[in-house]
Amino acid sequence: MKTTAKRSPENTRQRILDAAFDEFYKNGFQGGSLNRIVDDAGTTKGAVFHHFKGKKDLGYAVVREVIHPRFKQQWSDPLANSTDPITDLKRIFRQGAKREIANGGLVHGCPLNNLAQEMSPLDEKFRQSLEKIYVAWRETVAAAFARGIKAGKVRKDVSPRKVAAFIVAAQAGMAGTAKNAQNEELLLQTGQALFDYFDSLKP
Amino acid sequence: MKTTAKRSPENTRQRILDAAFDEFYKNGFQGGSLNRIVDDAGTTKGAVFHHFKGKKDLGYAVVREVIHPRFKQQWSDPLANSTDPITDLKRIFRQGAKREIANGGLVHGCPLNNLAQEMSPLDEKFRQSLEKIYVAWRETVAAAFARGIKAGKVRKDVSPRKVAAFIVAAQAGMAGTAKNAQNEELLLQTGQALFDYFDSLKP
DNA sequence: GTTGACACATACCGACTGGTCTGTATTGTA
DNA sequence: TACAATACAGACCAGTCGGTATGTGTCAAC
Repeated sequence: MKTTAKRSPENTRQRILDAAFDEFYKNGFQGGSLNRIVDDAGTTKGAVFHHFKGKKDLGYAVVREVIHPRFKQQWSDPLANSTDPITDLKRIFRQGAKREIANGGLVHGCPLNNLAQEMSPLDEKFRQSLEKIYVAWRETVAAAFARGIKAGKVRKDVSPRKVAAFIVAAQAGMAGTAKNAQNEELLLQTGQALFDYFDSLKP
Repeated sequence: MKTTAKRSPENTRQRILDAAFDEFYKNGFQGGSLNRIVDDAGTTKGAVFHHFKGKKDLGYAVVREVIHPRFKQQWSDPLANSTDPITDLKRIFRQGAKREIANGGLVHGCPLNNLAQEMSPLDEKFRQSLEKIYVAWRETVAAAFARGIKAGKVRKDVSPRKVAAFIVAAQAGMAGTAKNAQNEELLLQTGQALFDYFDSLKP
């Protein structure tokens, strides 16, 4: 407290970012409180406004520096070089569902989807930041399907872009409805239906 | 103002309800302001707190008395007696998409989904109120598929409940991603993929 | 040792929040 | 006509909000 605690701006900034992510994740951006973020990060308003221009700027940073990397790592990267998207997507979804259930994901839903639903109509920069992630995701899935077609693992008449857009939408919706139902079983049900859909894309 | 303006509690209550729906729809529940609701409804705090116990109570009433009936009318009722869910769902979705695009639906998304994403983790009564609507929707779709199977319009090996859960989730997700992309085209793309999925359920 | 840029900490601000309180006009009832 | 219940209106409240202004300790360069 008194002990100078060693200056380390990068560290401080990261702690603020992490606390902000958590706060926004649980309470939404509008409902999220800077005071609580400050407390959780163990710092003060001064530090926050030193590192960020304001609440919105902090929000953008959370999207860019916390949500996007996490998302990329968990959903995009595992599909990056896939030539059999149906098999790989199933695996990724199973892992994702397990992870969501294990952590509080079933309660609080998908951080990306939450923020998008709340903020995209209210703030254009928010919308654009979040849309970047969606676009990247769709492109990853579409590219994997394109390779899958070439590799003979996917029917030739499927449109990678359409299918990718649909899968991304479906997954967002599945996380959302499962969260509202607070029902693990529902997530599994929709998951099975999604897998049936995947199978219908096989040659 | 001075002119007595004729007391009519039902009318006042309804005006508050409508204004509240609009405010919550556009700004979320947490971001929604009672003062703005009061202004828009052309009434005062006194009236609001006379008819409702507080902000939350007003929120529940909006779900029960505004969102639920609207939803039922637009999405459930048209499917109530269907024996050919694939054909009818396509029609309903086309209409819904057209309506969404025509009004600001593409900008603000689905009122049900919005509130659910924001409030279900924060308030159990909210969650339950909203879940009722989802359950009703899923049951309507499932029942239609069950009839469709009997009528020979749907493959016999499809599980009505799973498919219904998936369709509901997919639609919520589609509205959400389209809203974030602010892209009518994307809604059509996912729509086509959804229709392809529907077709895969035909006998 | 001095200086100046950085990295905070703290006190504080006006705006706005949901909610309460009191007063008053209107209404149904007897 | 009397009276209570209802239906508001409007001032007001404590608390919280995001944001600012100012002060202070740290640290590297000179």
